[in-house]
Amino acid sequence: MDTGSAIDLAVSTVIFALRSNDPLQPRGEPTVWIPLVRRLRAPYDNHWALPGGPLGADEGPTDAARRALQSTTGLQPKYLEQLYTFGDPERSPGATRVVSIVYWALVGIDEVAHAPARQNVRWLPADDLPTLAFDHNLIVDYALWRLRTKVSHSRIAHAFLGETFTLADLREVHEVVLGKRLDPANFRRQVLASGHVVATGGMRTGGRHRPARLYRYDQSMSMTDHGPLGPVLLSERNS
Amino acid sequence: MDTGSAIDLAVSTVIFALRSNDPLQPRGEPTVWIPLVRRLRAPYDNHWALPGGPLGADEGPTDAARRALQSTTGLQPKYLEQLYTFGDPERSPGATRVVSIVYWALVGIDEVAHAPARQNVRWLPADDLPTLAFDHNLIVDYALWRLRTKVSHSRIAHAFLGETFTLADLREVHEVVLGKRLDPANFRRQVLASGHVVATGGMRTGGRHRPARLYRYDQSMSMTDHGPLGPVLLSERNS
DNA sequence: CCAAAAGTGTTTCAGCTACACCCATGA
DNA sequence: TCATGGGTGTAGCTGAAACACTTTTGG
Repeated sequence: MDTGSAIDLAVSTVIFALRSNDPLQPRGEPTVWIPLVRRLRAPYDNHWALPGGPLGADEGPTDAARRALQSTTGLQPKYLEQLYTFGDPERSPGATRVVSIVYWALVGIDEVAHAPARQNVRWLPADDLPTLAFDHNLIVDYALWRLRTKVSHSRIAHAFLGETFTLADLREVHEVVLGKRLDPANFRRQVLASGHVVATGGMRTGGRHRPARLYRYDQSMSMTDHGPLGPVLLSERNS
Repeated sequence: MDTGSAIDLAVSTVIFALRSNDPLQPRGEPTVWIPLVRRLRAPYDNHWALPGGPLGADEGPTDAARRALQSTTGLQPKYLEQLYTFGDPERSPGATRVVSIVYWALVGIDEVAHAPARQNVRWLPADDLPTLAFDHNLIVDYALWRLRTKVSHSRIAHAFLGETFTLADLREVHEVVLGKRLDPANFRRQVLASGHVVATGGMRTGGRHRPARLYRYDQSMSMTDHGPLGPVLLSERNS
């Protein structure tokens, strides 16, 4: 029974990446940034909004989220997970009612630098945004909260990094996301004890100090969370 | 731009309650049960399915979930939270494509007993279900997993109980949900230390043993999780 | 040699587990 | 008085936090 509902169904994605605050100094303290797209029509004409669009007729929501990510950043997500579905009638005032299935994603720091700049897309710091379209400020805040809780008791922080990384890199990701300093010695022990990370044998030299061992993530699981469907969450469930 | 999408949007609810296995012996070991409704049309004619229905044009998803709960059990939920949105194109084979926003809920054990029996509604044990309609077995399994993880590191178990309860009652809920025995002494200390529970001053006598103190939940927060919207999650976030 | 970060060792403390023990009631 | 569960006390283990200390590089 198709009721011919008057409700539009859309998918949006909150995309997180780490970027240095000062573009002239790529080695500076990074913070969390997200890409937004400029709206070109009412309501909220000219406001920034989360990337997304209507759910295609033969497309799953996860595919739609990945498509939104691709079209705004040109990147593949290192991590992708459904966040929440927003459907209150009042959330799109004056317009057709829209129910949004929202995802959140992580992309690697080095890939962002090489991605081509897109028209009407701008990266902004996630914790200091202007007023966005619709309820998107609320959505970003919720996604940020989810990112922080997930980083604190799961092991996804490496999704912000490239293929290999030092433990100092990984610790910096945690520090930036959680907003506090972590003891290098204890952080090292916890990460190594978790077994999620494997030494490559390589070293990173160049600092005026002892070289650091390089690690890579133990890729026994892909980094897309298919929710209750895929095998990924199954391994998440057991952890 | 209303695309006049051909996708139906529905809301379903996984409703959990504790029931004794043996209806003749209400004091027996309870287990987790859920109410299901019998489908009266294809596809999956005559199969059991989660209660729910299409999202009303002027109705928020949470209201729709509460409505599904009301119409099948006649009850108010003690706890209600969005679970996940299922939208893969293949999940309703041969029928109009349906995207389902699924909620999960807890209702009190004593209220269920007094609720009127409804036509085409039956309570079944959650961990031993027959083949349900659509992907509803998967959804129930996911909701069960979420219930267990939430019970282990949040304080919602009391939502299965009535207004007042003994710590043994509360411990039994944990034991049934988690499927393992808990040390009474340690459980008591952890619950009391959490501060979420307050002694009423009353006692429950009648057992052939020392009377037990009665407690009630510290109602500083309502037990509906409005996701990122309401004040509830804010307090949840800080815990 | 010095500064700085990598990496190791060790003490301390909080929280949880296990379990011994006493208390109050019904039969 | 005995069986039963309510309720308290406490020793021991484990893991995290804090921090002293050694190692290895660049300048």
